[in-house]
Amino acid sequence: MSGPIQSIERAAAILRLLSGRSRRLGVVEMAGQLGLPKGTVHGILRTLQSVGFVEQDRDSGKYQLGAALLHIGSSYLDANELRTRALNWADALATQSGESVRIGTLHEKQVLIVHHVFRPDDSRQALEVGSLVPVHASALGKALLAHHRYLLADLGSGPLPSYTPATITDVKRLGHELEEISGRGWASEVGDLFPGVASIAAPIEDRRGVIAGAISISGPIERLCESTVPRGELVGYVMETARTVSRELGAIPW
Amino acid sequence: MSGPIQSIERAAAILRLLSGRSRRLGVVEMAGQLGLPKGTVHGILRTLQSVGFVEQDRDSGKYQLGAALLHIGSSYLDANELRTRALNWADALATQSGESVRIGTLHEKQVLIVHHVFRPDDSRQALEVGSLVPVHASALGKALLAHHRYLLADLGSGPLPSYTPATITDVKRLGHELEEISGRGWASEVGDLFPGVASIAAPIEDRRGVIAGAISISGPIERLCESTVPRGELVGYVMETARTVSRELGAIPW
DNA sequence: GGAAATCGTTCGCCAATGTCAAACATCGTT
DNA sequence: AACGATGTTTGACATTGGCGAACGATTTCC
Repeated sequence: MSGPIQSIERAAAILRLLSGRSRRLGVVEMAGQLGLPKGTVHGILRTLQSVGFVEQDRDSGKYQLGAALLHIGSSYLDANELRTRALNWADALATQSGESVRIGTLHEKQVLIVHHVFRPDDSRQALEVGSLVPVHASALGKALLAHHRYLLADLGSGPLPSYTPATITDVKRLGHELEEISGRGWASEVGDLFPGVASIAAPIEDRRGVIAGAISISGPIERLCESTVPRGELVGYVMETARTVSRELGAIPW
Repeated sequence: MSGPIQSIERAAAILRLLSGRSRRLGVVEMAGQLGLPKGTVHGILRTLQSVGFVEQDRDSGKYQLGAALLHIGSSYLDANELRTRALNWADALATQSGESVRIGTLHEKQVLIVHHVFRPDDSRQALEVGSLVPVHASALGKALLAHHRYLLADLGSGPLPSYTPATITDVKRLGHELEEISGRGWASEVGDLFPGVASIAAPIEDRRGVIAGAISISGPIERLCESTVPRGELVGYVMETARTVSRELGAIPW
């Protein structure tokens, strides 16, 4: 045995399908998308159901993700060293800046949010842990890309998806900004993803010197920026926190 | 093919192992616990790693859960009808009661938290979505058990695990309380799980008339109880919300 | 400091295992 | 009432993945 195990790969593909756009899918639908006979897909689904990774809607017969995955998935957070080490500092940064804080890692050419602290004051906000945000339209993403430049090529040659008029859609222009970012050590985004909201992010370094993640603050442009430039004071907070977490991870021994 | 697929079952067992107490496990360790040859376990791990469900620590060689699971796991929340339907009402209940709100479902003889609203006013609290709480020491658990009485037998015959001096450890006594609960339609817990904190819960009914989940509020005993009895006003809020959500799920057509 | 134990990893043979296509059952629709 | 679509089951085939032993690299223990 040398290659990966076929049935497990297929099971994973099914789970990934179910975690995509459409929450619920039928057997033939998945079989079609995966190019597999429906009997095969059904066998895998039956197994996934027996272990609780998938549930079947009794009325429609369609399948959806199972509860066991929620628990397993959130267990990942405990094992994630970046997150556990950064917990307290993220809180402190939220208090200091008065804005919401996010920590993210690269995952499949996107940014996976592994921690999220709400803005201190008020207001009910949706928890974003576990969600994916685009690399090219977020401060977190740019901070990460700047130190994993090889990924830029994987984003394709065509224009990048646009979310607001301010989104950078040109790969070349993004490349230039990444250059700047890696030079100065922080990234920002002003209305690139959601109109009216800005973010400031800084990369977090690993024990091995690799950029393992990034931390950011987000809020209304008026609060984060002086006209359209991020306030130096806030940039300082973010960078300082990132450096502290990096040290906590063993990146900077001195 | 009739039975479930072996390799997928084993892969699931490995993932469940990794989501348990010890975040990081080695190949032989897992092989021992599963009673499988280590070569076999390694093959499965290699596959799980290639699909991002598992990551390997470079230094120690041990394995831990992968980032892909966080995203998939949190996608479950979107597919969960109970949670999506209850979102707004949970917020309202938090505002109304001034306490933190939780929504849970039965999962493997425990209560899986699928939604968590922080207490409105203040104070940083840890998000508990995805975590499991014991059925016999939580209001959510009791509310659910009361309508799935058959589960009581599965809890074993010996004394139940104790978390505080107030925890109900006797299965028989728990049975009696469940009787009461199913009669009056709400459950409570006063310092059973954490000293000084109490909860009040009510069951949520399904379209098919099955109890699909429960909703609760939690807070300091002094705020939730009159001496040791839950305040009638708060009980009312919780029950009313549970009924509203049940109606939203299609349980009560009138 | 050397030997032995332990770890993660690889290999090749064998057959148990999972795959596939076709038949079945159960819907809802025409 | 016949059709088409779905999810489900079946059985034969050979591919696939399981097993146990051997490898190389660490670490532990005398």
